[in-house]
Amino acid sequence: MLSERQMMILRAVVRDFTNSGVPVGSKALAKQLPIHVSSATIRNEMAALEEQGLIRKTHSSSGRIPSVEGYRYYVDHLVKPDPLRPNDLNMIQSALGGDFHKIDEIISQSATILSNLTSYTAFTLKPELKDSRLSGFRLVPLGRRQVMAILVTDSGDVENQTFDVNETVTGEQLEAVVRLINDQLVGLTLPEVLKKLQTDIPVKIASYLQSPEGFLDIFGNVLTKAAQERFYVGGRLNLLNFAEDGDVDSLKSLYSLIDKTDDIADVLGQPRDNISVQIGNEMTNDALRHYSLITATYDVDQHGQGMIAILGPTRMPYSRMIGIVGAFREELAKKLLDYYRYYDE
Amino acid sequence: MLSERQMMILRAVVRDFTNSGVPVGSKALAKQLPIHVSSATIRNEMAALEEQGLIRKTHSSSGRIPSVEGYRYYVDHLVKPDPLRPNDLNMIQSALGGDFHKIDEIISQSATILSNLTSYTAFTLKPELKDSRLSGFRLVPLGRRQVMAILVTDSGDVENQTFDVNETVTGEQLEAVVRLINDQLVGLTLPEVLKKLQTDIPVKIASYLQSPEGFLDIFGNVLTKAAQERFYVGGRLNLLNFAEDGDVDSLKSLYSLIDKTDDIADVLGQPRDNISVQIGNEMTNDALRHYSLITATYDVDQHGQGMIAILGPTRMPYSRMIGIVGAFREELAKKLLDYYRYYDE
DNA sequence: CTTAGCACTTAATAACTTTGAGTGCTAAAA
DNA sequence: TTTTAGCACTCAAAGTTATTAAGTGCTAAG
Repeated sequence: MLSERQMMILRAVVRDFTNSGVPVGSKALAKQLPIHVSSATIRNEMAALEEQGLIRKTHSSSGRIPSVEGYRYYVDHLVKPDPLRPNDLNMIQSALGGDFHKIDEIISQSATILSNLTSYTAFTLKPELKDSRLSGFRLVPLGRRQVMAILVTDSGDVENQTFDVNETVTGEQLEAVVRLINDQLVGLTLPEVLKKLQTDIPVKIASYLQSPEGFLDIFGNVLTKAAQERFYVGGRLNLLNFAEDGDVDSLKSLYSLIDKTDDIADVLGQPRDNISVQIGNEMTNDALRHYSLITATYDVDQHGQGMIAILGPTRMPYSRMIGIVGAFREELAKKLLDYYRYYDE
Repeated sequence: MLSERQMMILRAVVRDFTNSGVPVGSKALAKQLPIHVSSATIRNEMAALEEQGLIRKTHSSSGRIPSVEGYRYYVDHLVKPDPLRPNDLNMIQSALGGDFHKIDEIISQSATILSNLTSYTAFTLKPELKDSRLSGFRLVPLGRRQVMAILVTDSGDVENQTFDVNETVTGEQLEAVVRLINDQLVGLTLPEVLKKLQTDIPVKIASYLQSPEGFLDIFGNVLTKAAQERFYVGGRLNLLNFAEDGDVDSLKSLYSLIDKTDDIADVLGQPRDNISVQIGNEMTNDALRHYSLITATYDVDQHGQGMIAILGPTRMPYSRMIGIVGAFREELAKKLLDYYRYYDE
């Protein structure tokens, strides 16, 4: 229900405010807009926009800033992603250009690039593991009491952990367990494995060992570790730039949120569109009230779908940021396709 | 060259200022000190202390605060470590009381305890690895191209890393290399191994492989990783409490220092006495100018010497902190002795 | 050597003024 | 009916000016 002119004004308010951080007044707009109307006309339109809850004043005689709803309208209807600057594209390509030997290196590097590009905090997740399959399990005796458990998936992920074992267990028993797991479970997806681990397997393993719990624990542990969505964070320290002075507490809870979370979905939410923007209190988490989150998915064909995100102040230049995230998701997908093409062949 | 009375005054200035954060005036001291003299007398003594550079004013008519030299004198000659509060001792013992299966868990847990106890940032290093010996090396093939290298030391540390290998290398060749390393190097200390790796080994390995570099790299990599002093940090976020408002830059460089350092000696310095205090600009690093560092060593008999440290504002209650660190080093040593006793037997 | 007394300094706080950017409203012009 | 010039009004920010309270150094007497 906005007139063309109102949209134009809303767009300008968002653009100006995200650039300058200062509330935007009618006179400045009148001067700047392509149409020729007086500041009084602009004032009338602004009053209408305020009526609809899209912009607001910081005090009774101040200029206007966008409300959360205003940002939302802007992002949904008005924003036009900035094309990537040539410099930025160069920087992405050279940073991803190297020779990587693990997916995790690419994903972790991506978090760094993205945070450098935006000067915000960036998150990256590798293509989800739900579809990856168990391709091998090893138990390697290390000393009298220690054993290392290693789990390999067909997507090339390796997870390992060392354990203490009871000395009464013999080497043959260990081997029997490993054989059982490899026979019965290799080729299944990780969630399937996790399920079988609670049903079939305990029964079967009981014939080899009188007390199978320990081994199920070991295997279960490594499995859980492998199935967990691990994520990388770049530019943590950039959060310091946007904290209002003295607001140490909210900074702390923000960092705790990032560092202690082990289910990243709590923070990023479920993947939705290619690119999605969550603004301020649209996010359930209170620590994020003054921040916005731009998330994007990326597709690596049969290898699944991953996710990238940037977290910055609500007052961020959305058009530029959406442009960067949009370009990056494509570059990253390309890079990963290359990587897999080389590894699968 | 300080009179008893001057010492008494200096001690009181440090104590008051570290408690309150407010410069200490002559009147307050006169009221509080056990001797009966007027504030004018105190003023004369304070002038003398200032003459010697031990205390200073923040402006021409302010009370006094300790200078770095004043803190130094206090720490060297006047401080009396506070005995541990019963609560604190309980908390240490219950937090260390659990059943740990890796040294690293104990050391990492220690960093958390120490930071909770002090509300500063804590660092912990495990007993140094220089004396630990190589006790085994494995290469585990994981898939067509990946191999995991595992290195075990006699102190129970396990280090591992996965590598890509060239497909032209055969399993027998891998085994030969592993055998060579285990025959020639097991039982040596890590620095000795590192040395041989640059002299004897390349020659010997050359008879098995036409291009041994790759394998030396793999082994060398894991070895370096294992030989590196790794450290744990607790209470990172506590640094936020002490940053002066708006001083984001120095906070950033502080965090970079902590996070990016891979030689912790750069920050903590070489271990010296049982307990040592470094104050403000006594440390070479500029980012630490407004902080003090209390480091302490702990001895675990033949298993070597480790280190703990806390980092807080120059204006910290030294007597209490020294008390805590002193008690903690002993509790930790005890706990580790227990741990080794169980594991060695 | 100690101390009461006093003049002086300074940061912090509060109280007041000024300025400038901005608003809403009214009445005339388009 | 929409636009606009004009004007009274509001408020945050910045700048002034007083006021206060804690502290100092110094002097001269105890």
